[in-house]
Amino acid sequence: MASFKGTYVHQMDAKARLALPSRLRAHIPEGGTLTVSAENCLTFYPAALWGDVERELATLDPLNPDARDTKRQLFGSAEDVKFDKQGRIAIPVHLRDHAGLTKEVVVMGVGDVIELWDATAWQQRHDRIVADASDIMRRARGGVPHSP
Amino acid sequence: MASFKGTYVHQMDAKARLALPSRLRAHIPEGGTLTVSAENCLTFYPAALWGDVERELATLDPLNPDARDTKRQLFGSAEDVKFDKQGRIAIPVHLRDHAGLTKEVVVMGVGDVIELWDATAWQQRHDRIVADASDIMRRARGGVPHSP
DNA sequence: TGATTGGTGGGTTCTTGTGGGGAAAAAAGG
DNA sequence: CCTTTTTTCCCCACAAGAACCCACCAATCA
Repeated sequence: MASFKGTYVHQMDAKARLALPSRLRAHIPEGGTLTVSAENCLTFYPAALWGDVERELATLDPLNPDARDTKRQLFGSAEDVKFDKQGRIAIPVHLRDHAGLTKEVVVMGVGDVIELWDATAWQQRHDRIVADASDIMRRARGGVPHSP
Repeated sequence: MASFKGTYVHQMDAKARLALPSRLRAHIPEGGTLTVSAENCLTFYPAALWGDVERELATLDPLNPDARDTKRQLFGSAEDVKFDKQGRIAIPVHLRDHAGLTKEVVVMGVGDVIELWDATAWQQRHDRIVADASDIMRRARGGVPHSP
């Protein structure tokens, strides 16, 4: 199973279409599912991996109100996306809003998923990551919660 | 097995007709059953799944008053719905009232069911979910009851 | 340098959501 | 039991949006 790597800057056009880099697209000809991330960006799951997410959600207790809200949040903001003949995906409005996408979009391979960032938003986050790199990577292992 | 996802805002017309998004409708050409949810919204079960709900309810203890009320609530307000040739369903009055549907209706795919919300009611709930997202998702796993 | 691939833009067609009018069916009333 | 009223369903029509197709340009590679 090939993993996604690399950072690309692509233009989202007036019709909210975005071309994924062919390097990344090569692994996922059938498309996948796009949804919101915990940060202000979007996460693209290849079809196979989204199936895992669904199976996970299916184990939640339907009688638990919090479980229902969780499913609403995750399913409600997800959308299946396919590629057009030019290898582009159409980004739904509510997802565009969540990530604040305007024109310049950073497309990033992050292991088993692909993330979409607004270019300037990513720039700011990237600066922070670089500044605190050693701290961040140390905490990444421990799972220690941190304040934003 | 394809699951329902995505959030759509549709208009219910003066005849109480509501068009389901074609993306969702595609999976359920035969229609299904509409009934009240625990929250102030409506839940649409595809025909195949409603059978499971019935079997599930049948297993409830007839000596438990809460179980009896649950069956009254779900069976009593359930209605079979079919699509007209434009892909719309007619929403019965008592269901409309329960969810407070007026004109703007949020149609949401939530895994194996579809939920219908009044637009403003959903807006409020969504804000709450987003604000408490991490708490909600933690409790969703644990099954810990919570106070509204 | 010629050819091919990959990203971007624009035009055109088709689908889909929405509203309204009219026929058929069902319900209500005498 | 027949008539009247209401409801339900079907059809048509329009407009906004999505998907499709074609064309250009820039970069890469043989």
